[in-house]
Amino acid sequence: MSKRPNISSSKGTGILTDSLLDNVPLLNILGAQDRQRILGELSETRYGKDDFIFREGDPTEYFHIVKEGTVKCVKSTPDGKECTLKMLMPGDLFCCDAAAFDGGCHPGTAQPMGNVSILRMHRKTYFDMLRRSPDAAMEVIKYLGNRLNEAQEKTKILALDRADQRLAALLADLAARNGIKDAQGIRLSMRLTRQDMANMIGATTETVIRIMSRFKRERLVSGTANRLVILNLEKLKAFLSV
Amino acid sequence: MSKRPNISSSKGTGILTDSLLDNVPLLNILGAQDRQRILGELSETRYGKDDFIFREGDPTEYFHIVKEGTVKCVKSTPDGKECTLKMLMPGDLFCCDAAAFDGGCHPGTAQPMGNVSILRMHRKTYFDMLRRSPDAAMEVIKYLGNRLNEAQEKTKILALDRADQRLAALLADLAARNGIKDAQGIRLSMRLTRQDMANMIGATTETVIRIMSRFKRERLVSGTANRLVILNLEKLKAFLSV
DNA sequence: TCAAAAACATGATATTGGTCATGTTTTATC
DNA sequence: GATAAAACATGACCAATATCATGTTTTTGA
Repeated sequence: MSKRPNISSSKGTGILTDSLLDNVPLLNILGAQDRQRILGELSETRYGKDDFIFREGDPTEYFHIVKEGTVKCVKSTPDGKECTLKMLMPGDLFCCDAAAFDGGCHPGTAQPMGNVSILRMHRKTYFDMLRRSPDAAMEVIKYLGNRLNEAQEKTKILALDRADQRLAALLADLAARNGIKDAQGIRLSMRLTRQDMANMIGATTETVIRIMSRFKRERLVSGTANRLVILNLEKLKAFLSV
Repeated sequence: MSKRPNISSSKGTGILTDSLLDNVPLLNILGAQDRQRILGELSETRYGKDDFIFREGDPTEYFHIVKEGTVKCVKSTPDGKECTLKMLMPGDLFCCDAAAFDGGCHPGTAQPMGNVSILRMHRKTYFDMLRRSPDAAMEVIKYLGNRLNEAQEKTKILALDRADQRLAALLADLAARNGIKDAQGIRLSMRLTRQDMANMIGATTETVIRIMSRFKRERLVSGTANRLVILNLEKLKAFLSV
């Protein structure tokens, strides 16, 4: 079940200076010298679809940044039910949180949704950086605050909305974050099965399939996993509770 | 509907040095001088049950600390449905988050659950403090990380568990955080109606009443809002999914 | 202490969404 | 391009929970 990752660490090489890192505010905010030093402390690892970056219960030793690809954060129950908490995109930070402080354990699993490239830094280095640079600390506070707000909005939707509303909210959110406008509508840039969506909205795969079939009949969406298109974002948003 | 608060600001008086502030890590971590200066910048306000500390959509100007009492963070829909995201207890921080950064708006409402006393500091002062003191910044990062983990655990429960499991999880959590051991069991220290519980677990009041009736029959809990006692925490925990 | 309001309780019924079963279509892989 | 696996689809049925209605008990406040 758990394949080992394709490790291709590039610590100390020139690879990390490439343009993919230009959209990481946490790194950009550092002075030139600090930035260079920190880049030297980051190591890069590539993972594939069936790897785990870490699993629920593993010790938290590193702070991570998504460089390329999409990573999902999931929690699961002993009987195999799964819930996807968040999809992390390039530039997203993870494990900046408290679990990393007291040598605790990961509260969830981080799993690639395809080929990804992850940068990581030892917690000690990370905490050093935060202590040295008030700008970096403020950036992390800002990032965590946004994550908390997102999580609370999700809580509200789970607590108060019906499955079709939750799905509409998910699709609208993905369209805004990861949508690429094309001739027919807004195409989602990542592969996303009905199962994936079900895990994100707290419903079963069958329920999502039924709702998607309805949305398709109503010309709100089209396509399946590899090519999902939002045809009518406005009408989709009319489902939302607020 | 919205009464004005009972303002009794005590900025600059000796009141803020009282022992209630000894359990606020963010303040304790500061050096003696800084601490004194920051205490001078905090103002205290008292609110009653029907006041609002702030409401969804209000501009975020202040950072807050709960000094006394319990505050609930809620979000609501236009049609009057409500969901309680978090109960804040003495020592808890709020609005340390990103909304406060760019002069944005509060994503939810903060409402006292009885008489409370709240300290607040202007965002400018708060950000100054964080920039000056790496320890304070680390404390806030730690706090936000914990809040994020809590929120994600709540998401998982909402997404995967039945109403009786969600209620059991809530009661177990409250027993651990706010329980006072007494002869019969663990008494919860705050008033908590079936309605309050319903808003916390994403269910209706009737559903919570029915489940509580069942839990009562099974001798897991006893009492109502003003005196809620957990009689058998172990058996209650046996309901949880993990 | 008395009245009004809030909280608690329970039944009947409707709705939503889960479960299980079965079949088709699409995608991935050799 | 054949074949296996994954994803998508749909129906029948059932369980969980919402909704609505009505009544009792407890709490609050004048």
